[in-house]
Amino acid sequence: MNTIGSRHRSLRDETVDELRRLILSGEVEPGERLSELSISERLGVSRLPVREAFRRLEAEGLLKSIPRRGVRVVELDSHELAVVREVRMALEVIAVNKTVQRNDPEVMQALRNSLERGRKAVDEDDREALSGLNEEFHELLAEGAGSHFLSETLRAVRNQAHHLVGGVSAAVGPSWEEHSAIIRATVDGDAELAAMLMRRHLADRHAHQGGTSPA
Amino acid sequence: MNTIGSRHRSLRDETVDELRRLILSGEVEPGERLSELSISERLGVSRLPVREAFRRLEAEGLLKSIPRRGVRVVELDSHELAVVREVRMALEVIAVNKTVQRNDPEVMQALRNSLERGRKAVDEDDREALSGLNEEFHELLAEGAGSHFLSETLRAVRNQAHHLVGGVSAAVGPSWEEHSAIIRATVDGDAELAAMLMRRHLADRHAHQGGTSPA
DNA sequence: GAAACCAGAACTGGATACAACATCCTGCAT
DNA sequence: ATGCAGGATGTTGTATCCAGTTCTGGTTTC
Repeated sequence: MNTIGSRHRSLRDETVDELRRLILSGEVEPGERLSELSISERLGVSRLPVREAFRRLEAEGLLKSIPRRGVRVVELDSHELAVVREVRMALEVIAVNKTVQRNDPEVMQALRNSLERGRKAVDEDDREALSGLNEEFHELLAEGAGSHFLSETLRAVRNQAHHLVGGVSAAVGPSWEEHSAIIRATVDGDAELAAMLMRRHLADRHAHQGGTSPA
Repeated sequence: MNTIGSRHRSLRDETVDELRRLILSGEVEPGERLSELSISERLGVSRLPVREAFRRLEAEGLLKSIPRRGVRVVELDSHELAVVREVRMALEVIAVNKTVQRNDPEVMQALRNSLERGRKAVDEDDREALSGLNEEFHELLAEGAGSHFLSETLRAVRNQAHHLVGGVSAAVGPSWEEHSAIIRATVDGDAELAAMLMRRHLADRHAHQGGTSPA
């Protein structure tokens, strides 16, 4: 019962992706202890790729390893959450700035394209397409900065943020408007405006989702 | 006799540290390809810890893995370098802000203590001690923010920055003055000043070290 | 009945052996 | 020289094995 496809990419990478998905989707809960054996059986691979995946996700901050006691899914407290959000905001702003600065024609074309598809999706009230576009949005901006390092770091930070607000949060509805505004500013070359909108965008999301409610 | 003192650390962690040192010190060069076997022989461990270390350092961005062709030490171009520096600056500023904000007595005491030792080291012209203090400086501020996530991310970013300016750069002499100014602002609770000094500090270092020199 | 204790199961950390394959490299034939 | 066959090397993944540690459940003791 091979859970992962038979022969695509390296098993290691598949394992990393699948395990990351399990964590982010909440199928394995924060604080839960993961054993090499159970995961390897669950994913239908041997222990070694699982061990390698553990190291990778440990470095990404999704798992924490305790010597001789294996790994567990991290739980972040509210202070950690605040830091993650602040870091994310800083990095997203850097990304959007760099994107404007580089002004890569290919990226700009992709952004305009995304904008157009967004307009259409709004007209047709295609919520699924919008959800995909929202995913694509941050992906494009990270990539647009032209830095592998920044993309990877941002992905890790986003995963942290996403993880601790409770997995698959559905509140993606009202954000396309903000996204499209940021994209417009970006393709217009107005870095300052784009950065400001990005900051407000992230601040809004935080206010909606996590709040500053320490009981 | 620290918390993890008595029990010897895992071979895996030793391997990660040693391999990281090899990379940052330049003993293995950027672009160089590393084979599991050669590293395992060089470090006197089996291939398994090496493989896990590869995954870890890959996630940290010091190694890049190419399917079926193993890993090689990353080389960053000047654009990547600029991004790394910008990210570092943003994160260091967040760290110093959070440190002031938390105002942890223990951390503040450690900072004051560091300040005092720095003064003494300057008086006695103890360059070695100063070098250690400069290391300690960033370490303390990252830790002071009270976020494991931020410390780890910052360490990775610093390694990137350190790595690509050519390993063991010796130019740590004139920076204690700036460091101590930042510490003073921090213990005084002046986050704005501390952040500003931090920004200038990093900008200065970059101007000194990084020029736009290709080879 | 609850706490302390202890044997054994389960698990991690590490080392090998081995198979399957992809890539690199070398030498031979053209 | 050129190109290619085929071996050498290296990565990737599986399967075992083992030592040491932690966890678990049952038994003994107070």
